[in-house]
Amino acid sequence: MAKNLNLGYNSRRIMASIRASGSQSRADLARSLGVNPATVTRLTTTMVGDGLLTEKVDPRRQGLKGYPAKILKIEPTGLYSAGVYLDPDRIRTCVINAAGEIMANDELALPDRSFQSVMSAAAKSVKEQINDLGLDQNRVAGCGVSYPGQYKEDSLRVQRIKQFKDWPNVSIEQDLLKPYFGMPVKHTNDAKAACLAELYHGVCTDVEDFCYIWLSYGIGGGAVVGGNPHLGRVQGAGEWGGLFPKSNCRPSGQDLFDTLKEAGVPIGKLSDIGLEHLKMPIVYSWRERAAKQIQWLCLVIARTFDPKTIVIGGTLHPQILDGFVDHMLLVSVLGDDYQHSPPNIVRASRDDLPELGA
Amino acid sequence: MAKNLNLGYNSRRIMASIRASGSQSRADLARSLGVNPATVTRLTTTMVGDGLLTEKVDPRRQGLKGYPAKILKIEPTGLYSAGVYLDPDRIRTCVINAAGEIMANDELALPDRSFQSVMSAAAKSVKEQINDLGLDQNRVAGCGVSYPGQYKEDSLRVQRIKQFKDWPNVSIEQDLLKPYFGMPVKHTNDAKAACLAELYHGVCTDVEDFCYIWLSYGIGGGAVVGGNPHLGRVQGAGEWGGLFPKSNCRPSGQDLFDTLKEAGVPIGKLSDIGLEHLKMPIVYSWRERAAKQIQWLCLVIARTFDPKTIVIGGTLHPQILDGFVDHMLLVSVLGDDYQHSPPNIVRASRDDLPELGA
DNA sequence: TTATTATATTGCATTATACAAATAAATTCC
DNA sequence: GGAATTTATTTGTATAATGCAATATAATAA
Repeated sequence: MAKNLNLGYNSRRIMASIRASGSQSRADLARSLGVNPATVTRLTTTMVGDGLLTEKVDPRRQGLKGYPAKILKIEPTGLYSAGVYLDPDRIRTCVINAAGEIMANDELALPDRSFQSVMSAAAKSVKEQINDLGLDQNRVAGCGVSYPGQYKEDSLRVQRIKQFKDWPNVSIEQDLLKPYFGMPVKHTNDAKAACLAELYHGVCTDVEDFCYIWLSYGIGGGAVVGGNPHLGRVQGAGEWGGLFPKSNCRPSGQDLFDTLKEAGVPIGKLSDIGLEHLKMPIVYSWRERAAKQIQWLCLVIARTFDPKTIVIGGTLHPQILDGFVDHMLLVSVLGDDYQHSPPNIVRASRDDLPELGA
Repeated sequence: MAKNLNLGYNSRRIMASIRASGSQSRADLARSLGVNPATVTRLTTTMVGDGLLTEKVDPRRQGLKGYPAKILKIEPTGLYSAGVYLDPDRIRTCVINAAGEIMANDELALPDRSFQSVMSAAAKSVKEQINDLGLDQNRVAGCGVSYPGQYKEDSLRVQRIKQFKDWPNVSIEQDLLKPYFGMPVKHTNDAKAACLAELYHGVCTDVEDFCYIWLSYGIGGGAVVGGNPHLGRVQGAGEWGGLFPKSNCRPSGQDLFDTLKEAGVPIGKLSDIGLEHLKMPIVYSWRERAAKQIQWLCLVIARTFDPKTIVIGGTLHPQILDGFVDHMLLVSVLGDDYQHSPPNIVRASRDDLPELGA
């Protein structure tokens, strides 16, 4: 068993449906996916055999007529994936199971900033974790690599931030990364990765259309349309930062960083911001202004993408992000002549570590 | 033959590929769709047999080695669809063939404004056209119905403009329209319909991701993501009008209408605007201001959807719309700190009659 | 004439799936 | 308690879609 874990079209849909809507019986799956129950039976029996799913009795069907449904849940140990997050200052790696639980994680300093060293170190860390956990290699679906940065014009290459300037242009086509990790690798920028983390394991597992606002040093984000990430012509879809001219004040971490510096309270890096900073009047007024800007951004998103949900997350201090969400709940986000209720605006649940699935 | 013209997944992809990229050989199709040549052969032989496709010899392959390719083109007479556009003042209907050519069209006055009368009249007109053309009923794939208006909150119902106030709420679920037409009916608002017209038969047949700016009395539009229309939570995706508060000046036909009225040059309806109006200073300055607003809208679209193309169309005077497009080509649309070239901005080719395909 | 080449077609096996019938395990009615 | 009812699941069978491999076709090149 477990020789070939590649899933067909409907098997993937079954996994997606269980991930999105929770454990279900075969009959429920057949109804919601619009396929014959027999099909679900046949697909799920092999999936149970492969250890991707497990059966348990349905507690809710006590006392009802009819054959008691056996409901299917995802077996956390059935499939694992690895995640790597690269920062100018450190490498963070993790291994998660099919339920999105972190099985192991690690944080290491950069050996140096060369592409080769960083990738070797990251791959070594991932391999060690897989080894230490005693995982079967072919239960590891793949590895997601994410890093700050935006995409350049000459398509599919990544514009690295200045610290990683001399990296080769990582192209999706000529997968440079696979040799390092020895498994399928996907890579995106940090914001898009966080977006996917919410889709697969976070607050948006059951949301087909949502937008993510990622606030870190810069302002990024992403959009999921019909359950799939929408990248756009130059991978620039959902890069909301472009809506705030860099010359002006903008609700970015860098802007807060600079604001503090000007006020005579320099900090080394964003994560140095603590409760003592949050109390300062300068930070308070920054948060007020930024909240209004985020509010405007939500309005623009609502009137362009019209998503079901807008998610706010990032590496800014959690209280600042929470404050933005609270602000949106208090004010009338969408302005006067908007006929509809606003989309849900929620806090990201998995912005601690942007990792991807497969 | 032609008993069951329902196409499977790959047959649809073949049709889509030929529509999008033009006539191709079976081998080309197999390569571009990533399927086995044998599959293409089998599917296309039945499609040729059903009269959906025709074969012709490839003129470009003269003088090359190898079996000369037989290239497949869409047979215009293979499939027809009908379109209905409802206006407060008139009903416009048409029948188009598979190549998007208008086979017949008609314009009639509204008998009265009741839902039943309007739909009966429209359906009668469509049926007459199909009869007059002598078309086989089961070569008519369906009918698209479009009308001005936006969508209301209580999902999938349409907020009619005030002239159609007492219509029943048309729901996509409980297809109210099918009984009138006796064939599958799809309905959307005018802007979304125009958007689809460009996708199927206009300037965007080969574009996966584009946005449409529809300028009529109001400001509407739509977005196509991955070759499919993206509607959004409340069918509000791409309703750009929401970005321009109604209390302010906005680049809508109604705004121009009111501007002319204030200037002492009242017109009865938008289509009354002629060359003599375009020459007036008041119109000139309106166009200048509106062009800047459209420019800003293009910027917002580029930085949210990041589409390959932005299409501008509508029922405003063609010279005004042309002027907007020309303006975008002259100015740097995207502002300072945008790293990429702007998306293509083009004029709609099929905004004369918003009709849908199936 | 023969070799080469690209396209198209056919035979065969595999897979995905629907439909229908059978089976299983619970409740409800008598 | 036993039969009827109900719902979920499974199995048998047929069909459609598709890939692979081999073959046929029609052109050019040597």
